[in-house]
Amino acid sequence: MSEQRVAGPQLSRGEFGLLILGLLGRREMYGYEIVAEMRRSTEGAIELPEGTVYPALRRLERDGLIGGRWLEMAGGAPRRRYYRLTQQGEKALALGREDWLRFKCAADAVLDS
Amino acid sequence: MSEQRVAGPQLSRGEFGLLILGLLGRREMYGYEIVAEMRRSTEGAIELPEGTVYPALRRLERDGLIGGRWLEMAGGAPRRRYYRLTQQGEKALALGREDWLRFKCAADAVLDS
DNA sequence: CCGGACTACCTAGAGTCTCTAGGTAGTCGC
DNA sequence: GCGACTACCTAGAGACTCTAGGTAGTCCGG
Repeated sequence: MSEQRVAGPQLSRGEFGLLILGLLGRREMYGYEIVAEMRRSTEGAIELPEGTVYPALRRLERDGLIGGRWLEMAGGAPRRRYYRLTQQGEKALALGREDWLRFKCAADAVLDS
Repeated sequence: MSEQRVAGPQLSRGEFGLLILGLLGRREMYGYEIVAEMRRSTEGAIELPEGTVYPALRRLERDGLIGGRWLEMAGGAPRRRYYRLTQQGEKALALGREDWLRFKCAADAVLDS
């Protein structure tokens, strides 16, 4: 059982995957909601385009970190695909938080001076 | 005079470019030294391979953020290409620091909970 | 009733960046 | 001679982001 990370050990790529996991760690959400919640949660600082989110969700699901299910909406509203963390996803999120902490301190050390 | 950033507005890519600018903001350095100094400065948390650093330096120079010059070493030691920030590079570093701060807070807001 | 705005999903393709895995070339110590 | 070290470099694979679209339905105003 290898430790599964969202990004490389250095967070240089795939950070957004980790941020999406972060949101899904709070509650089940669907793609369009993630876009809005990311904007709201970060006060507009992080603005994920849909063209970033949907492919990212597919990757995360493909890698077994999240699971999705379709929900039909009442009143002819568009159906939604809700995602939640899998057990693997929970672990990946925990690891990702550690990586983020490490990376953050390291980058601060380089940029603060 | 448009504001020139190292990465996109969201730091999703090109973070390493910013970190390299951060080091060069301290003093003139050459590529091989940057690898070592990044490792030292971050206590091993950020390990840039040479294959990442040299192309990044070329990009930064191409974009006018840093300037390089060759220095012949005494005693037949390999010559070094020393880089320092240009004026544009100074501005980009200042902007990058702001971006980093914003991004850091935003990511913390998403990941802390 | 038409146009615009909104919810929700999706994709292709271009552009970028990182990293692996090499290569060159010289010095030094054993 | 061989390995380790300093320094530089590159090609190519792989990964991710984002632009610019598209589908399809609802709802509202004029």
